[in-house]
Amino acid sequence: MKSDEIKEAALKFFTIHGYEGASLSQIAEDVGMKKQSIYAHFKGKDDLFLQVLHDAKETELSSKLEYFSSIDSSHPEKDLYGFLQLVIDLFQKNEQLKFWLRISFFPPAHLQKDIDMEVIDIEEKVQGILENKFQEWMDAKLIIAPSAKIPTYAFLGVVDSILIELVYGNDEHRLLEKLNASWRVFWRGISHH
Amino acid sequence: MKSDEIKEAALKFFTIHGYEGASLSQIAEDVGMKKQSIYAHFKGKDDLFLQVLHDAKETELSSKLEYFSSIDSSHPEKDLYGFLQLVIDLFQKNEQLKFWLRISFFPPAHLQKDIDMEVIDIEEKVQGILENKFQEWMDAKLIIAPSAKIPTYAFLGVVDSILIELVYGNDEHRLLEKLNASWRVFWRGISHH
DNA sequence: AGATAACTGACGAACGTTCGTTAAAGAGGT
DNA sequence: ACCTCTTTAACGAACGTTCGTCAGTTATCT
Repeated sequence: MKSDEIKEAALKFFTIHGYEGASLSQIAEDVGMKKQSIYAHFKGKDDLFLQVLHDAKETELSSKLEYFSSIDSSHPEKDLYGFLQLVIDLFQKNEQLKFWLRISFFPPAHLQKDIDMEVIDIEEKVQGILENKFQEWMDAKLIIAPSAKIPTYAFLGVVDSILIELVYGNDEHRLLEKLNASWRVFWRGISHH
Repeated sequence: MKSDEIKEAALKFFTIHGYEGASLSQIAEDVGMKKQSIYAHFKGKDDLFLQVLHDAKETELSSKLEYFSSIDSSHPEKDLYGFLQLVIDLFQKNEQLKFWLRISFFPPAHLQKDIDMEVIDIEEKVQGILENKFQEWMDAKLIIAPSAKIPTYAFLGVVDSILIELVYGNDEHRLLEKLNASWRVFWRGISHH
């Protein structure tokens, strides 16, 4: 399908240069066609962008949901650290998460509404799942916390900090050191010892 | 000074729309002049951008350095939490930190070199200071950690996660909850108890 | 099977608009 | 008169978008 090729190229340039910085001629040239031909597949730049956005959202959401349904949920230390590694993995081998990060941080103003909806949707779902897991682990005395919300937010914070390091992306060694440090302090912060 | 007004407007639009999305005519109109007049004060868009960048960097760096030299360094819990509040404060009442965040995350490709230099400079200085502080606190048995690097990186992670929440910026309540959660878990992670 | 009609995808050309930039002319203050 | 700043005017280039066209494929009907 040609429209998939276009979306693939669009994803690349939107990720590198942002919405305003990416041009249809660039994208078309990358596919091997003229920019006018894009209009045979998409209604315009906004339509192309929103479809790329939707695909990226689906990929990210399903990846995370799949992870949570694959774990047995009885080993928080392994399960949580595994999630951090999943995020790193997704980011490094999947262009879509980079795109997702960029445009959720700094959306083009005239599409903010559409983007926010998708962002909030993922956010709520992941947060809900995490909160349930933490509650189970607290009930099973596997971790210690004043309420399930605390470790949930704190863990989401660790995820965010890893994402920032991935966005900077210049230093693999530094990434692993920050992952290690954040994880160790976080785990000590919620575990018995 | 008129060039300050121009930089102020430029800062605003660069922050909202990014480098590519901000136009000189927008900026000029905001100041109340024609875009061509900008060239009496700056060599061009890049020059304007880089000067705004430099100012933002100076502001952010000096704010943080000033904070570290103002604390007495004997109460890590207060000093560290105070730094988090400083970051929130800077972000909320200072346009320059928002600008700094956006362009350090996603710099315009042709200026990446110049930007990276400034970013790394701040990063190294703040990290160096923090590492020294943590070492002192470890020596004084005020906190516990395997090495000074661990709490340093972990704390920088907490800062980053707060910054992300500030970038999303839609929910003050959520920000405070994430701050509270990340901080509590972090502090439990490095303190005796 | 063969002719005809409809659809698909890509194209060159051009639209109006905006971009960053340069040059020359005019205004204001010292 | 000189310098600083602003304006008007104009530039080539690029932007997203629309148009008409045309080759190639697919579907329909006799």
